[in-house]
Amino acid sequence: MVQNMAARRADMADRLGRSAFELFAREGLEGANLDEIAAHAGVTKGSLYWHYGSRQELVLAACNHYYRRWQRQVHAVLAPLTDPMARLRRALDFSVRSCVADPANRRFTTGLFALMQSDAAVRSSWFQFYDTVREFYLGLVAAAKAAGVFPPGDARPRVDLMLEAMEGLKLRAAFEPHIADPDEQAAVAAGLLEVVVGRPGSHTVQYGGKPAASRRGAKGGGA
Amino acid sequence: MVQNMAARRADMADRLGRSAFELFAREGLEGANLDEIAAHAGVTKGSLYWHYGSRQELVLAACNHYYRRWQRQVHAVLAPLTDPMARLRRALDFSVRSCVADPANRRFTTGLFALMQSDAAVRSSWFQFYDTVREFYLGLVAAAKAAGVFPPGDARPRVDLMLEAMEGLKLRAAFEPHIADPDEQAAVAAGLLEVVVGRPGSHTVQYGGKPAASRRGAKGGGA
DNA sequence: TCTGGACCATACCGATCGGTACGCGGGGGA
DNA sequence: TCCCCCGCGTACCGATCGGTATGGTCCAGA
Repeated sequence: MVQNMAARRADMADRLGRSAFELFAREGLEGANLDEIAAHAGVTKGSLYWHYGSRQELVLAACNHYYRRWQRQVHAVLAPLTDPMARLRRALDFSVRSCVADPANRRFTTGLFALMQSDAAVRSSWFQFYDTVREFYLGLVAAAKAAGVFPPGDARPRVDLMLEAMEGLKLRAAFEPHIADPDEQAAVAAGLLEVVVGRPGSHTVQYGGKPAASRRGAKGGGA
Repeated sequence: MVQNMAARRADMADRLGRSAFELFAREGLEGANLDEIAAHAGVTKGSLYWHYGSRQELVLAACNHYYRRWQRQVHAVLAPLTDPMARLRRALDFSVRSCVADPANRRFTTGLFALMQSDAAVRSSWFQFYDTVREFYLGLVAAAKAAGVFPPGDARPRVDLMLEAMEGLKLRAAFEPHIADPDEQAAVAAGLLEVVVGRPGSHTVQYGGKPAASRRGAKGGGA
């Protein structure tokens, strides 16, 4: 019974964190207030301030919810795949789609980046998440390398560059919505793959029979 | 005298726009209020609402100030250079430095990106600026191409990718400040240059003291 | 000199919102 | 059965801030 109480307590705290994330993602970090967050979780502000001491704590809880959701989603997306290069492609496709075709994701993360500039707690929270994402992609690249793909040089700056481009892509998707078109998404994902593992043909690659329907490969400039 | 009045009017409007940009860059778009913006310009809110009809108009004025300032700065930085490749390198260095070593720049732009998600006027304003920046870099790449550098494929997606990485770099600099170190800045700029014009040695290049083995010879750019 | 309007200061309003004080019900332990 | 405290609701406070109403001042033109 005592663990039942503890479970109910943790459950409500989690519900409040999820509610905060959903409303922050829908109305922005500055747009959603604590009353509607509590109402969206089925309680009132009294309960909210019982579980969280301040608004900032709730923001960090929403961040943790976002991080865990990302890990669950990317794990679910990669679960049925075993080929390292296919897993890398799929991960990039998923990330690109999340960035360009999910306005809620954009609203939440852009609000976080704005808050991050003057909030050290949010900064370090996001930094830990970014580090896990980077290590995740480094693992994918290492697996691809072990499977016969040989990207030149060190993988870490390439993954960093790819992740920077991914975040910049998320920003650009806000004012150039045409990059959410499926073919544009594929082209962008191909470009990011190229950033990570190098240009196809410039070194030994083995990945899939898919001829990469990217217009980037048109190469009509010289010939 | 009538143009004197008009000049004074435009001058005060510009002072207010500049004051808004400075305080938005110092305290964030949500952190600065209209009273201190007016006080920083030497007037009060009554004058502010005479020149601008709402807070959003003032934000757009601050944006225009930011855009013009960027163009002035980049023009001043590139003015003494004539070699196309050196101009491209210098532009990238300047942009990277602005992104990673200028917290005020980061605060302003991140606030803009957050606001952009729910403000169409800010979106289109930034889109126009982004387009001018893209065309500017496309011009630099075209000049380099005419001078003997042959990046593979179309330059436009490469410039887009570079600008996306630049914005992502700005975000990352907030929570990984070590990339503001001079050597890291140089490495990042080199990576962005590689994104735009390709890897040195993988095609014909002529820039600064790095004599690449030209395999395909001088194949005149557009001719 | 008179007048009107541009320009700006002052004072104020009202809505919003984070945070707090306090009361209450209900479940678990003695 | 009694009591205690956890979890939560209700009501409220106070500060902030965008926006407005109003009046004053100075200059240009008639």
